[in-house]
Amino acid sequence: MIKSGFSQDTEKTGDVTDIIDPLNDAQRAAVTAPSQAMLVLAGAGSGKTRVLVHRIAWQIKAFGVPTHSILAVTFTNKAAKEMRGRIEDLLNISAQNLWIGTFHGLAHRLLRRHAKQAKLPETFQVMDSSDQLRVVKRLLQTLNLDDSKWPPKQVQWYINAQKDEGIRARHLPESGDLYQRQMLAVYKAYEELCDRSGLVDFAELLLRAHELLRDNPDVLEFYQQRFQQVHVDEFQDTNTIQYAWLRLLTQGKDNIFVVGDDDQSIYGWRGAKIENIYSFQKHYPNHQVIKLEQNYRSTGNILKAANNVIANNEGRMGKELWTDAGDGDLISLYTAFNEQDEAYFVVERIRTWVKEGGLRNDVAILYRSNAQSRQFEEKLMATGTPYRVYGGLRFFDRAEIKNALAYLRLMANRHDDASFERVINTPTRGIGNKTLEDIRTIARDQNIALWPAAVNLLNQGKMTPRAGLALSGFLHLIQTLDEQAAAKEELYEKVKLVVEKSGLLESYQKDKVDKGEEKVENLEELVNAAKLFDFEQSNEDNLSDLDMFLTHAALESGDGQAEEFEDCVQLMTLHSAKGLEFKLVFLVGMEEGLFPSQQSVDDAGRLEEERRLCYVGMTRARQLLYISYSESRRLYGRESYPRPSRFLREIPPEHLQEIRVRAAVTRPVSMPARQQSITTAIPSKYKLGQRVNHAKFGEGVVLQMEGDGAQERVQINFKQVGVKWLMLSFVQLEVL
DNA sequence: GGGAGAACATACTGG
DNA sequence: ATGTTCTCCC
Repeated sequence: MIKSGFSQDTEKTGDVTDIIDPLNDAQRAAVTAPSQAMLVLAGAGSGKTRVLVHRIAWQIKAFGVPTHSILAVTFTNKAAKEMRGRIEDLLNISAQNLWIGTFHGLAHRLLRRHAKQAKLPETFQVMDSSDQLRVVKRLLQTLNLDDSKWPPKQVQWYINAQKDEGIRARHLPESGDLYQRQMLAVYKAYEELCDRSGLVDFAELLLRAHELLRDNPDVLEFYQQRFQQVHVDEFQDTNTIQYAWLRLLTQGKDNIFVVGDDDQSIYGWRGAKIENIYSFQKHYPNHQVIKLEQNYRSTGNILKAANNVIANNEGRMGKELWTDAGDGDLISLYTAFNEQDEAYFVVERIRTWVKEGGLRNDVAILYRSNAQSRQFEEKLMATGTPYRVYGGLRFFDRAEIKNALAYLRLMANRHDDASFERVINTPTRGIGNKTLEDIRTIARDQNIALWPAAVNLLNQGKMTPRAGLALSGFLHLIQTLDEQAAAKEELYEKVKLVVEKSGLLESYQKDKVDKGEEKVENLEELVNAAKLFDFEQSNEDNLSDLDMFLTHAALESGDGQAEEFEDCVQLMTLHSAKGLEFKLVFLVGMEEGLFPSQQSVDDAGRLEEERRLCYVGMTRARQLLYISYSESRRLYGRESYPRPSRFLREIPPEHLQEIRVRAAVTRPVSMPARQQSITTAIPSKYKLGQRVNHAKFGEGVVLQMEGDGAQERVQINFKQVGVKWLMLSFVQLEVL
């Protein structure tokens, strides 16, 4: 028997062959290691999740560790869900009692359970970042700060950055330059406002959960004893406060099992510290390190190319992925004329893939930023190819949904100023700026929340009859909704009540211009979501259905589109692709300024993070990887002619094949072809300014030309149909 | 006080 | 290019 530090509640150790047999040596060593600090350095596709899942299953089955004694932390809800599912499948049990969740989700759970010790009102509500931004904007106005000099986004970023490091306003020095003093003042005011309103932002969840454990020895001890093993996924992406939280929980027992890959750390911009991996080795001197380097996902070509790219980073812990699968196909590189052409190419390839029997679910289009998805969506839609966009505007982020939720929140907590501001005049009910300003003044002067301030204003009796009536109407509406909702048994009935009686539904039904119909549908979908909402997950916390639902909305903003079961192409950012894999991957927009992004090119550290992102993207592909960039791109309303991404040059040519038929076949990737073609003489029968006639478009004037041979194109300004690019090999033009 | 259109700012990633 | 705030007029 392998010696273990687990306490054994039971002698019945089950059959563990299912758990052990499918593993390779390194994986098995990690899974069966004794309970001590463990650092598993797992390269992309090396079976990271598998190790975690089997490790947890191993403890349950081999040692009878009760499920409620196991904690597993992930970064995304998707990862948490998947892990839970896989454990259930492997053990054929219900893993309901397992504490598996995101840092934010688990922190929230702790805070709900121990609201009092965390110095929070029982009714506290979670704000997402757009809520937070609104609050900051409001605050800057109150403090009379010019928001061109103090951009709200920057203030928000400052506050979150402090919290990520565990720094409260009171920890910051009063002295300092104007910028620091001002930021400190805002931070202080922000803390006060949140405390008064019972609002908690994302960073606050983590910070406060840490403080809860740190300052309440009884609470800390309870959880230290409860959790026999703490598992952490994507450890390289933990920030300072998350790591501090983990250390508190595992203090003295060193029962921490972390899995990570320094080459896949891509969240530095929200406070993640790769250094935590190095610190781990110092803080847990008796730790064991296991490296997983065998890749089971990608072909040799993809893997070698990715290895070469990431090798350009400095200070890596050193890992070289290998595979015993064959080399597979070369990576394909496509150079597009413009973003339209790029999208066209990608979609055509996908259609071919599907025609040849491939599944759309196995295909992903990965891009650096969400804004890039549109081109692809349009082309996919035009060809009737089902697709699904991850990220972007998600269900619970939609304005109409947030409005409805704000009603529910205000009903649950009258002191929620953010929600109060949101719905007081939504839909419009005759409460204008004047009234709102008066309420804010009272709130500020008496240091109370907006709701009681509104009550006070009304009681003063100084309002005009019309305004007074509107305000009391609103207060009564909330009061009545609250009472009626309390009488309803089911959650969805409460949601339905609010949607229908708040006036939201009615106002959207009337709205014909601004996608009112879609908003009505979304509100109906919200009621539906409430009906389907699964309460089991957090049943052991004595939360009301409504609180759970609201939390769910804040913490998991939901997917943008439904129809998960349909076979469809996946579109997402590189960030959200982490942890996933696809047979066919398109890595698009590989251009300087886009990827790596403009903001990162001057900073060595950020550039390395971009490179890791590129590494993450490439290693998503199992069989086929297509990389594309465009020679011209319309971005933010301006045409630009970007150079190919530097990362392309880091891929050894022997793993690449160029798809586009070009005049200069061996043109090095680093040479911007576009600039050449505009400056060189054009060997063509058309000249700039030449008047031509087209069978369909009529008469026009040649504006620009580029490419040669089969790739030659001209831009023509037609009298009737405007400016168009035409491929000369496809059209017949008559010279006039 | 409400609504429409102009002027204006802002453009990366996410729990 | 797009979303948000501002301004004007009823």
